[in-house]
Amino acid sequence: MKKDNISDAVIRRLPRYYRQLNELFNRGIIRISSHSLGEEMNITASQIRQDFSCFGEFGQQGYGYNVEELRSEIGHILGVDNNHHLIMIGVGNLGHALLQNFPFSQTGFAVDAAFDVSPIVIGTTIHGVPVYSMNDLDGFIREHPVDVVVLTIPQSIAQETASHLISLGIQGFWNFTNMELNSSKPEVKFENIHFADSLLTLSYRIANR
Amino acid sequence: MKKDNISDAVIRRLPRYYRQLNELFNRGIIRISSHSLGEEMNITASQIRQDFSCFGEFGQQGYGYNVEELRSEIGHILGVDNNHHLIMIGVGNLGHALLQNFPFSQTGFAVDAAFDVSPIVIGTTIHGVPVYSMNDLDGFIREHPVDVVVLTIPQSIAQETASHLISLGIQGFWNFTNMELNSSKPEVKFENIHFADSLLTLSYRIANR
DNA sequence: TAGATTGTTAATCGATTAACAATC
DNA sequence: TAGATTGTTAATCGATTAACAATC
Repeated sequence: MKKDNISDAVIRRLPRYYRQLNELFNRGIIRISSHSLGEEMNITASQIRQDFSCFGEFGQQGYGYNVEELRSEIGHILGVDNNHHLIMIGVGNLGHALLQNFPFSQTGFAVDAAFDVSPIVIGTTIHGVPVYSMNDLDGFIREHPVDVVVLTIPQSIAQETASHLISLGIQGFWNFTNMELNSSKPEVKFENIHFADSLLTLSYRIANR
Repeated sequence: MKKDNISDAVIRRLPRYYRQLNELFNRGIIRISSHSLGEEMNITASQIRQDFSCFGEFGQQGYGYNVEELRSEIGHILGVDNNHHLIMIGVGNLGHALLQNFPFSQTGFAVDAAFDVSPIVIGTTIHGVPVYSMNDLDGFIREHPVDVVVLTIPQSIAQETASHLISLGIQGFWNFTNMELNSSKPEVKFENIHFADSLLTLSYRIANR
């Protein structure tokens, strides 16, 4: 039975399911049971069925799940067919790396523009994405739909930039500043990539083996 | 009372505590109670005290915690004073970005070398780190202590590279390949930065607001 | 001392796992 | 049909929160 409140733990497993199902699909696998999927992913069959049942009934008794269908259902739940629009602020090394290597379109995002203060990058095009001056940012946002802003900027200007963007109506942030950002508006979502937290976790685990 | 089995949830909170305590320290704050720390971090005071009590008794009744002392205790638990040694494999855009911007030393890691197949980068030095040919990798590992390998390489060679490194004795991986890597040896630790999973999580949350 | 706050035990809450009737 | 596997309910487990005696 569909659930209203999906826990964070379930949400964080969805991309993993999606990844695994894509792989199964590419391997040409047609159907899979919760049991075999669980074996591949180190998750119990019970949990898999519980997770899916939050969103609907995607399987068939005695058969299991059709890989292609389940993959597209989970993709749909994740919003990969929503054609979300994204811009990037801060085109340093990391911004560059993301623009050139990250498969935004496979994730359902169109990267419409990037912004920076450096004259060296302003006016260039990186992997098809035009880089504009920060001066053009407000105007761009007023004239284009923007669902997510990627923050690849220095910590020192992170919170003020975010606050300004929120005042312009931005509600989604992919935050690479390794800094906690806040908003009083609950509809504003921050997804953080905390490199340092991640490496420190690894440090802990090798130090306490 | 010290605990033996620390849950993953607790471990993942440790870097956040460490980050917050560093900030408090830099702001010149001398002491803090679990209650105020909780307010700043959106964590209950109970949970903070429970978390710390897994590792020892760092506070004082009626006083709270000394910021500098607690910060150094948590840093110690995380292993930031262990002088871990790290090398990077794959010096593309992302590897470059990490070498140039990520504060490895603040996290307790010395970056001793980087390796790549491209003649363009081999022989160069990036932010003080020498880049060697992949041909020199095995020799380097035999002659130097290496605690962690950063994998910033293409997915297609990720698992085989990891397996080879494990056979050479490597037990810690910081994995940027957006791919699940596995080892049969339980002492081998993988810490993953899954960019795509992260962005898909955000996609879900803006799609289901 | 009186007030504050810890460390820890007990209670609650939520997430995971097990079990099983329904059914393909 | 018989076997397999789902979706869901119930049981278990673990993590979070509340309460409080100890004590600085």
